Amino acid sequence: MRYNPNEIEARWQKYWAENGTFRAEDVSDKPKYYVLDMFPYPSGAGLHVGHPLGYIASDIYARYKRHTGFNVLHPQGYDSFGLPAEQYAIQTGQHPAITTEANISRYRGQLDRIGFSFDWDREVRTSNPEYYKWTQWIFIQLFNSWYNLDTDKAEDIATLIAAFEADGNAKVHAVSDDNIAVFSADEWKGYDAKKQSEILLQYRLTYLAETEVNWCPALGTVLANDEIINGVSERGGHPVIRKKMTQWSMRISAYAERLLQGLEGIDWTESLKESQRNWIGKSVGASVTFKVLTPGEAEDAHKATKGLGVRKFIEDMLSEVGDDDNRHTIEVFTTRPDTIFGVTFMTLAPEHELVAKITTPEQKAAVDAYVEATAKRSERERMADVKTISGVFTGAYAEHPFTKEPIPVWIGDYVLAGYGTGAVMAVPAGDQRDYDFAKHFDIEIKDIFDGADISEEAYGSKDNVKLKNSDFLNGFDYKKATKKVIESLEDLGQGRGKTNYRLRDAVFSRQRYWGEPFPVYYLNGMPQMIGTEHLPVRLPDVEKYLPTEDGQPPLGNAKEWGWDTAANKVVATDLIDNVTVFPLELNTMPGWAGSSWYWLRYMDPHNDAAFIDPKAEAYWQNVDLYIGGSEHATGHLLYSRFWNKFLKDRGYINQEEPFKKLINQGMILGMSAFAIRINFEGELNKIVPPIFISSKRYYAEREEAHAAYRGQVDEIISKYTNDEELKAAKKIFTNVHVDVSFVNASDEMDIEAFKNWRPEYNNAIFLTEENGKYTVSREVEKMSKSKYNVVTPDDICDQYGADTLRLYEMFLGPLEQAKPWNTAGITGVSGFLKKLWKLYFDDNGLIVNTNPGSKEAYKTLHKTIKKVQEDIENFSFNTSVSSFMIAVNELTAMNCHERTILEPLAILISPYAPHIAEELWNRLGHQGSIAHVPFPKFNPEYLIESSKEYPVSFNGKTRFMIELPMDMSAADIEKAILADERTAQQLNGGAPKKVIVVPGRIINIVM
RNA sequence: GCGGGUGUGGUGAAAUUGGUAGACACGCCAGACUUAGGAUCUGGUGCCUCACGGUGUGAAGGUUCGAGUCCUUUCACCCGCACCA
Repeated sequence: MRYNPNEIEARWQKYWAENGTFRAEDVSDKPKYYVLDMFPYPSGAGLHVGHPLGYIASDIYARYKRHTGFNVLHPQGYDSFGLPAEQYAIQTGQHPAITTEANISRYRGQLDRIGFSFDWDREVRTSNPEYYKWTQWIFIQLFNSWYNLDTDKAEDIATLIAAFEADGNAKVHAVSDDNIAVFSADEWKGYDAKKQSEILLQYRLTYLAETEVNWCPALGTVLANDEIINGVSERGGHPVIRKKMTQWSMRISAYAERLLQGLEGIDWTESLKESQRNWIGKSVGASVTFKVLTPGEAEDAHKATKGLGVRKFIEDMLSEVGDDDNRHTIEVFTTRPDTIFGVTFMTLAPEHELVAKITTPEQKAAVDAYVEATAKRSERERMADVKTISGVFTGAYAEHPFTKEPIPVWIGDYVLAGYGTGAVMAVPAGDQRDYDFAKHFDIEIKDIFDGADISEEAYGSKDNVKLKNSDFLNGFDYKKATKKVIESLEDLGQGRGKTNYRLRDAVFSRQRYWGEPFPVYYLNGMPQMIGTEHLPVRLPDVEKYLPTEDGQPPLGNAKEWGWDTAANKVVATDLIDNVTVFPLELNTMPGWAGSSWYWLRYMDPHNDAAFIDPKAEAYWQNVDLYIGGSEHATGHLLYSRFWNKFLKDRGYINQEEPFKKLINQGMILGMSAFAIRINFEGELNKIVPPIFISSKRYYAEREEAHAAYRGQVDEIISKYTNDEELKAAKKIFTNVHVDVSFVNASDEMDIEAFKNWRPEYNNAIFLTEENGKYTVSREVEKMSKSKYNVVTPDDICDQYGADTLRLYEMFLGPLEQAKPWNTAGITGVSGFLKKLWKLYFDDNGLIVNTNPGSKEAYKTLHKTIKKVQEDIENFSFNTSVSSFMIAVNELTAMNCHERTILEPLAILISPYAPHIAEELWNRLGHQGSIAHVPFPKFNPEYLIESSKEYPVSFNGKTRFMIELPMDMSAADIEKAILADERTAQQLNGGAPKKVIVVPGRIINIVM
């Protein structure tokens, strides 16, 4: 009987589907284990061999956990809202739902062929109304919540309203918009409904606000920070500009500290945690307020700096003028408040709102020009151009909080509007950028560090340095000075300790069609939530998927997009009267909305009454093992943690973190193939058919003056022209991508296939090697259709079977490492499965006998059990494939066909190669699936050796082996080894200085 | 610049955590069988050397009886963040 993977695999896949073999039990006495893959976006291109890598790893783990007695939840679904389906709709008019459906069935077909143990009964699709109903529901919960800093969690908005009614907002410690006016309880009660709504919006966890957003004109939508890479859109690489728009935002900043702290307790890779820490960007320092001198004061101060004692002048002036409440102030954030006496100027971001207010008439022209020039530059240009120092003096001065000296206020684009307060106190002695700026514009540099030389470059270190020229901070180190200066600033009422986060609130509106509609309508311009009992608000049909002519999002095209508050349903847009029928929100939610809670839905996917039953949540808790790509480090994985924490705060779930352990699988890269084409300069190229030279010959002959290929080329040219001038045209070599399916494992190309591939090559001429073969050159690139290097899992399954694909993907190397796909090695894995099969069958059928297994066979079996179990638990899947190979090699050599050995072996291998394992298990006489059969138990007794072959080394170099009893004592080993004649030979008459014996390991003799 | 990571044969990679470096597999070489094939089987294969032997984990140094593994210095490459005050 031959091993026929295609037949076996199809049969078992059918069996699993029909018998619900991998259905997770809702109620179980078994311990639970939740293994999750990042669900795919079903793109039109289908799966290539890189996609299943993580799925195979998680599947092995899930199957292993079933064998070891766990009730395993291993679901799969689709992140099915998204841009490509919408782009396709814009081009073709086909509804994205249809495109998505077609893509999903293709994906499903491909996934099924690989033999994953997914519980498909629990499939979720983010674009299904039954699913996004709950995404809308969560959005409403966020809207109805605020973040209370006193309890450090999200609470119902009702508790905030109650607080306002009792005491106003002065005592409320909440995460909110900046600069909220203080009001009393009475004032609150006196506000009309609209005013109250406006105020509450400033506190809600999802809120509507005019904010500066990243607008991508090419995509016609706003983007979140994590959707922008190097100043261009992640999708498509289009430019992104800053624009003020009214948009929904998520107050993720409320969770900055908890998102940071939560990283401590979860088992993620350090690099991933570091990415999130970086993104959250916590910095501890102080907020300091500088008073801006009035233009008159500044004028005087300016004069004063040229003559009189400035300090005295200002003091006199201030005592005269008194403190004015209407005075402008500049608030800065600094991580180095201790360096405050080194401040010699301040810099505002050009976009800072004070710029227009404080600029003096003399400086206005220069400042305006600078602001305008900065605004014109794209985000990207500004980021790329870090070296150029630019800025303008505003003419204004601020007052140093302690010395009362005037400090010139500059603007410069090295200060970012989006970070901190958009203003810095510049300390040239302590900061490289401030130093560079000061040098460039010839501003004073004040030396405040004892013993440090600042004439060469700025001094940045804060450790082991004492302050000088710093008044009451003189002689203090960084730590002491920071504490002291914050106290002093607080006394002055001009500063306080502050922690700043880089993490910004996330924009939640997208001007797209194919996303979740908001459950929101507008009354008097204020957003109103639709009652949760009326969800889902279904995505309406539109005729066009493009924005409307007046620039509204695509939903502006919908004919049925008004909310009837009497009937509580969506009605015709025409009926909007703003009395009972109101306009619905035209934006849709971003791609990450649906993926920010999907792991919870798998626990209870069909529940129509709640997004999750508390009982299901109590049992499944959270994801034990999550496998997916590292590209989601600061997007999906941060938003998911945010929503999870929020849902916990509001009592809907119990876990603080959604994903306990997370592994990033490495990317599988493509091995592009290239044919080397000989082109000619000028006209000749049009006359002569395409000529390709074998890569082997090209590299072998290119250095040789009289290379054979030159003669061949000349010969070809002569057939097409006699024009000597044309004939002398310069050769240009170019690489032409060859579809990798035309190339075999030895890099030889099927010339006919290549010719037939594209019409322009069907008369091409090939300069082959002597044996007539044409070799391509190879290069590692990202796997992509446009590079013709895509290998699909289907190809591999057709040729070798799914079990071979699974084993080979694991065998390629460590899971987390990026690696090129190279089909060359797959024959090894394929051969291994054939060999495994031959332990059980010969040409005539089953050859398994009931004889007792030999000692060696048991040893091999248990060695393998131990190794494979350790490997799975360490996610070292590549090495367990090796162990299987070793085991099969050894058992083959022993001629082992004993059931006592081969039965456990089948179980052992079933997580990796489930189809062949099922087949072997059933051929051995068992009924039903192997999937829940207990994993073989490792028994160390089988590995006990009576003797050990010791390597004997002299000065650390191994010279010979000696077999000695395992239980021999170190002293006896030493005696035995010194008595050995080979030792005497090595010592060559000398005496050993020392003999080191590590029983069971090595013997080392020092000469 | 900051942070994370990786350097081992012709190739993908192992190495029980300080104990025989290169397991396993591809490739290559030699051979067997053969219905001549990209099947199967056997043996070999880090490098230098006919051999004895020497040498070898990016480089240099150190600790140790013993280092791919620990320490110091250094080089190269990859990834993430990046004018973050």
